[in-house]
Amino acid sequence: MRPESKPDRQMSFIEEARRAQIVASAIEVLASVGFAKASLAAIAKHAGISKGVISYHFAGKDELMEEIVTQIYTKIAEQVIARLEGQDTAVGMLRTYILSVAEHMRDHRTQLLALGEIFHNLRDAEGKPRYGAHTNEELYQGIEHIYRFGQSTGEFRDFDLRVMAITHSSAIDAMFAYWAVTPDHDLDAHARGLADFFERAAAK
Amino acid sequence: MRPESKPDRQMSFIEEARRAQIVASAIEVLASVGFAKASLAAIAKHAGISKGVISYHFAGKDELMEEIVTQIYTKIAEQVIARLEGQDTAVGMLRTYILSVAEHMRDHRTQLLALGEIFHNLRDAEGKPRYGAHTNEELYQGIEHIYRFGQSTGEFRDFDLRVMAITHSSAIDAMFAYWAVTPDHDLDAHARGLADFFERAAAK
Amino acid sequence: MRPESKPDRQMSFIEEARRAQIVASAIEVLASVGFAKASLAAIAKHAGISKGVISYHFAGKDELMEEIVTQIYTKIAEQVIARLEGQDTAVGMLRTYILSVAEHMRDHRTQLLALGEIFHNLRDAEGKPRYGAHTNEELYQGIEHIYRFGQSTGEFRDFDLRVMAITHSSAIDAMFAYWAVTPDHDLDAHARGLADFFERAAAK
Amino acid sequence: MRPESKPDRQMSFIEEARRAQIVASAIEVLASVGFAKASLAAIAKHAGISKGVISYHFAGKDELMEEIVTQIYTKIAEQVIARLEGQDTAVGMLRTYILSVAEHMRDHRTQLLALGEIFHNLRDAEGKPRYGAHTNEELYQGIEHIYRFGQSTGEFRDFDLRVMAITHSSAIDAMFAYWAVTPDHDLDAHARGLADFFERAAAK
DNA sequence: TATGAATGAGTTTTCATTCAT
DNA sequence: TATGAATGAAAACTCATTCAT
Repeated sequence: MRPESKPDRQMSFIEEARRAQIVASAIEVLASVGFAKASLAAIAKHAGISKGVISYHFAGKDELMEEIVTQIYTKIAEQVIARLEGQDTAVGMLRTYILSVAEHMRDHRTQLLALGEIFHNLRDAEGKPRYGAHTNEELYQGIEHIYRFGQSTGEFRDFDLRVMAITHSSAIDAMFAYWAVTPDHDLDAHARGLADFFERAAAK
Repeated sequence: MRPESKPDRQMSFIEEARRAQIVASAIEVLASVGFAKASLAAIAKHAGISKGVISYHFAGKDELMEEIVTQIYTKIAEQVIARLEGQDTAVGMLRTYILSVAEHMRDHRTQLLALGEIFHNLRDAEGKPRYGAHTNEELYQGIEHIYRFGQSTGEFRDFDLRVMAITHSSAIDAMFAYWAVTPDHDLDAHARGLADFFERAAAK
Repeated sequence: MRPESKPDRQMSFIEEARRAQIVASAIEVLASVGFAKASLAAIAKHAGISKGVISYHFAGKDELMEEIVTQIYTKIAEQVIARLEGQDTAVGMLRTYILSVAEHMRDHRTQLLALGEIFHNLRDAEGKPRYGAHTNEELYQGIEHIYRFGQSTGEFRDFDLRVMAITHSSAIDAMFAYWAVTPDHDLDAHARGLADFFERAAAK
Repeated sequence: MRPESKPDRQMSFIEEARRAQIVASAIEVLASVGFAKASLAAIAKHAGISKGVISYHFAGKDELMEEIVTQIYTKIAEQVIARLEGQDTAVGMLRTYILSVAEHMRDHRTQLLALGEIFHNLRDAEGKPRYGAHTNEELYQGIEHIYRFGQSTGEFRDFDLRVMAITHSSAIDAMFAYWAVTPDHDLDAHARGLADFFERAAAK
């Protein structure tokens, strides 16, 4: 899930701290004003540093954005994978996956908002989306793994794994997006509702 | 779902034609180079007209974008509503909704790509997303209407209608997004898979 | 001698006038502060226009610079070629060439200073010089033509034409460069001295 | 020809070594990417040191550039002067001068490329060229010395010494510039050709 | 001495918008 | 109505230089 990062040259403590500070500032700016207005100037101002510092620590805006994605993504994956340990049924994995992602969302709203901004907006040099269905392969395969396991144990019926993975993934994203603009929305209830949907839809 | 349009002052035939020409050009540019590179200059060049014309016929870039959304959205709604006529079971409506949207996608790929670009990128003056969960109310209510009907007839079990509507809507969007970057993907099979999914998820 | 120019799309009178104004301003700025400080901002300010105007009329700084080269070069070539008409001996051509270039220098000091700046400084995207020995081929061949004619008529002895062309060309450039920083220098006498030099160097 | 250097305060061995290392790195960078891209960062990276070191050892980029010029120029002069010893005719001196410079060029291509970059690009604070005809006085006088000697011995006819010196100097520079971009060019033949030109042009 | 970090001015370029014709 | 021209703000990025450690 590591979308290409810096060649792991050794970084000093200060360097790491600055990069972390810049990443944190960028996340906050992205979440509050959106990608298009998250200029390096805005990020620097929010962090209380000069524009040049960002250029000094990151090769360019793209590297900064990709670093943010990597960091946020890694954290989600870590949490979900940790929760998944100990589950031995496909249904259990399925519910745990959804509930633990929702839990993570509740605690990292700003990060996920920023992640969404980057996912929807970052483009490569030719104007093609940097992220999107084509970079979700690893994610889809992870989800498919759970459903395939369920099919192999007989818990689940036969269905197209990719369709299920896409639906699963998008349902979670939509849950977050809705909650993000409707803070009163009951995120946990939503997650339980989703878990029911997928459990029933997959069941024999 | 009419996201605010021009005050309905009478428009001349020429005016309408020009606006339609500009909208068509904008859709093609958005679909091919993405929102960020879809400058008025690019749209004008693609249409073979001067930049000034766009400013003359639209209050600004935002109005143009909103006009595009209105037009595309209206067409989808018309087609889906037409197909829905004659269905008298919730399951029938559900399946028809999904299959007819997929059919529309197959025939209007460019328009939907453009729609997605605008949805993900357009911001208001303060930087808040112009579209998103908060502008989908009408859409959600339409979907909820079907599921509520199913619950009232006893076809469907009891579940949270809003959660279902959000999931239903996102599943369709994700189907399109995946197909858009994976043209070999079997859109109709995907749609049938989704129909099965929601039928089972909602069933008693 | 036309080092690549705009595709000859039709230009309006105003467009031509603006481009000419910008070119003239750029020449003056180049001549007075040198290439490195001849920023678009400086050129615009000198012309009393906004920076954007330059971007509007030229694809980029490089196109502006190449347009300048083209214009200046074309004028010199026209004058020299006109003077060369009517000469029927190699010695006559040789002397006329040198004297008419010197005459042009006297009347177009600023332009030639600007030309020198661009020749010495303009680089392509990879950092290689845009002009230099490798783009002088046409110039060298023109000069060689005269000397070859002299060898064929028996006016001149046998020598390497390319070496002569390089020397001839550089001697003229150096005459200008010296005069440019030493305005009291007698340009015409220098030109006559050069003419004597090459006549004797080539003579049997 | 010593274009102003550091006040001759005593330098430690280490200091000298560092300066030499920096100068060597700068020459290579200048020759390979050109003046405009020869940033202190690039020079430091090429040398494997930090940017700060350069600032520490040189008052600024300009002093570094001038130091490079001094070093390269000094070496050429030493070689030419050494070769000139033992020549007792003006013609001999003339030919030796040209041939020994060409010989030096063959062995020090990188240095001379760097020298050319600096000559053409370095500017003082007001934007005026740091080098050029106005700083060549010492060079011109050295060359004039030879030709004046030839005139006094009767080997050479009467001509303007300055014109001859300028031409002589530029012919050598042009020989190098041509060879630099046309490595197959026969440098020695070119030098002999030049020597013939100057011998004949100066002869009675 | 040497370093990495930071600065801020300066670069080119893009763009939505305005306006006179 | 339509156009080409002009604007000026904002963008990302580069760079020589300074400075605390």
